[in-house]
Amino acid sequence: MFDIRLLRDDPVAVKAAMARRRADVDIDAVCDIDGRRRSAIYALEQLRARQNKAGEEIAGRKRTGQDAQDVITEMKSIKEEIASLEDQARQVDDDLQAALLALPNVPDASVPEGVNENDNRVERVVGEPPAFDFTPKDHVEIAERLELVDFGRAAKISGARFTLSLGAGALLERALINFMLDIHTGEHGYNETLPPLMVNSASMQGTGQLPKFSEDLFKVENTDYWLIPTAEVPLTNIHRDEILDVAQLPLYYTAYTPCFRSEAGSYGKDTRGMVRVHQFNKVEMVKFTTPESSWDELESLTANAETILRRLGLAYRVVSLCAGDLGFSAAKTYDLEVWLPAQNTYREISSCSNFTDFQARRANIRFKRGKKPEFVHTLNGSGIAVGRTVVALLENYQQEDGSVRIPEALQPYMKGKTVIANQG
RNA sequence: GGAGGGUUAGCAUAAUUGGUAAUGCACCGGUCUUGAAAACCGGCGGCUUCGGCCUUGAGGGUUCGAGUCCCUCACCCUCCGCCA
Repeated sequence: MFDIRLLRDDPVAVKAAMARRRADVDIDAVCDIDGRRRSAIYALEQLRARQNKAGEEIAGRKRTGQDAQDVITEMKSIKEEIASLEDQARQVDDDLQAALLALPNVPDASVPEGVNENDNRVERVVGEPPAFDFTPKDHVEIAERLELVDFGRAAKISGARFTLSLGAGALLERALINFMLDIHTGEHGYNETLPPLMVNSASMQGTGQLPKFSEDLFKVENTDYWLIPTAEVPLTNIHRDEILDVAQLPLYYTAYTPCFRSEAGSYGKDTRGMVRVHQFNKVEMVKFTTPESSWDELESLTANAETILRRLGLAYRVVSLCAGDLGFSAAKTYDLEVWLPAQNTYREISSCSNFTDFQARRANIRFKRGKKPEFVHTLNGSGIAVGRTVVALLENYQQEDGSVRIPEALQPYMKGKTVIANQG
């Protein structure tokens, strides 16, 4: 939720922030609604004060056995006035809420200028892409030849953009999930959770998916349940409408969950394979922090995600999203992009963001250290996308005979296997 | 799915026939003390144009006035049914 005070105090700065994002929003209109709301509420409160005074008068007279009919008659007419003012106030308040919910977060000063992903800034490049003395195959060909994934039958069972992992392919996903969770819980201090995969509308609004982005989500018919597009939603909403003690902060949570995305608007993009699917597995990390520590926490969160890629020996780079490419709720985002030999490029495998107090305002997540409760800062990052990690492993560790080596760190999770070869 | 009971501040508990939310614990500040405890005093939800206004799970309704009466919904507990 956008802080209305920022708007009242410095509308020029807010306009500049929205321009950096290329957000199409009318800040003057929002300021105007805010002004009308405040005067409507003031008028309403004046009337209510009279009504409360009259109520005391009536109660006092009745207690002493006097007649109060004249005051009651007067209050009957005020009642109608109040009702009409209440309607006005409610209308303008709804308008303001809707306007504020539609405003994206303010980008941090360190976020690079730019319009789209071409303007993202490469922060660092880690590891060497592997050199092949043969032409590397893409993950679809590798997976099908090794019978790790059956795309045809997945389409029969469900439809396009679904996967059916089998045998060593299914084991590989399970191994990666356990590998990632063990590192985040054992070494990085995250609390393991297994959250609901369906959440209500209030939770979706709390993290910013609703009301603007419902077309990206799957809704369960005849209910108020939505399938989560990321574990960020249930994890961040763990503390919705709560006041935490400052001593509890920072709080770290991690979870493995399937994620469900409609991928509306991506027709024709990544139609092949398991890079862009309606259901994929992901390990997610979420942090609740004090405002002053959230920027350091973003760096360590990103480092936690990088640890997974390093242990698996995958080459990657870290990019800072430019203002125009930033997600709705984020103040700053680092994407981790893993090297994919068959595409001869880096592809997103993790996204780590600081949402500052934006989600905390929407979800009403506060902490107390003085007299007044303050909003926490929330952060989250993929730690990391499991399906795309499978893609990266298959492509980077493939051998000329079609088999795939298993990185050493993962072997204990793969029943000691060192290589996935054709079982036939 | 059916029946019954419940939801009041961080926690716990009150509120005559409807009359405008009381109290305890915890917590914070102060007095006292070498320090602490105890005791005592004050504070202890949000907003405010500092006049006030709002706050009893959510939203409606009746009423001059609703924690209280009526309706819808959410969640929790007990039992029955169904079920991995």
